[in-house]
Amino acid sequence: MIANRDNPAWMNEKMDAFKDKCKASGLKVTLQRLAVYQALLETTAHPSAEMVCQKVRQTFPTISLDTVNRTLLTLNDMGAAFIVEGSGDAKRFDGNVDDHQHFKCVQCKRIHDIFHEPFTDIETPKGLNKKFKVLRKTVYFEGICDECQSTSTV
Amino acid sequence: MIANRDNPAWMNEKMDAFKDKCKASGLKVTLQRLAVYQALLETTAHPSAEMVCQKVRQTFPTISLDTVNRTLLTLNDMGAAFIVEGSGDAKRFDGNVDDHQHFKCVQCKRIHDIFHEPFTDIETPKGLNKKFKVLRKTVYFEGICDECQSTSTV
DNA sequence: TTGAAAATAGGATCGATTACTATATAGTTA
DNA sequence: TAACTATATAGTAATCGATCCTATTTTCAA
Repeated sequence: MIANRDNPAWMNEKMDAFKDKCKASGLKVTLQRLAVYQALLETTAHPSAEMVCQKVRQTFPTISLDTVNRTLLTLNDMGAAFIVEGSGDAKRFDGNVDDHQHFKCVQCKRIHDIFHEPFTDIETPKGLNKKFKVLRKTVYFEGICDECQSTSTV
Repeated sequence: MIANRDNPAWMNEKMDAFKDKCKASGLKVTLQRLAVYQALLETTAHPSAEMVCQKVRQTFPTISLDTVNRTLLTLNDMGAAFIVEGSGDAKRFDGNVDDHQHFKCVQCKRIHDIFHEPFTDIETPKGLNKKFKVLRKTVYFEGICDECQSTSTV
């Protein structure tokens, strides 16, 4: 199945897998939970809780920000999504749990996906694995994006 | 000069270099600014603004949190320090601008330094360099630290 | 269908960060 | 050395993100 957000079949498959994952984790399958996960799946913008809330409210006007936020944290805990690494701004979430890397613009805070083979599944230093339980590892880039470069006064 | 926080000569050298850097950046050398930078230099705990403020107040009781925070952001802008990457918690700062990596415990939020040669100055994908201005790149690890593993109920 | 556990809405609260403004200081100039 | 000016600071207020609390609702299993 091709990972295509515009492909209804792909989306259905992802949603079904998510329902199973909820049940396997002992979590109830609620409309809110499904809506939040789907909103996250439909974008590559690495949205904040606030942004996800805006989007979900288009189809689910009564959902609260707290629910969205709690649900996103739950997704992170169950491994269906994760909190994107960044430098101390509001939490940003990613529904794509496949190994990839991020570039974050320090000006506009936008986060861009990077897919660079050599960085896939990099080795964990032996000493580190012995001492700590490593759950996630990634290569992280930071700088100024193309748009901010062209609009800023350089 | 050996990078040793207990070595007064090393500290002096760093402080002098910092003063020069301030002048070169057109920034005034104030007691507060020096105190904040020194507090950051003296630790490897990657403190938050609040933690730095506590420390500086031991020798500078009247300094405000806002000043500490603003100063830390200034240090980040001038390249004398930087905001440590992490997953959406309070900003953490690092006065060691030499190339190194971090492991963050998702439970206690502590950040540990990693020095692993193969990760030093990793290549930037060509396409990325063309499109964006990359200012920082690092390998980032996340998981549960040794202390949290032993104290938690697993 | 019904009951118990889990989840949600909405408001309150908490903490981190930033904004505002009057005052103080650094560093330059006369 | 004194004075001037741009910059920095202190203190408070405001903002924003995240979380907590509790009554109500919903899921899901018996």
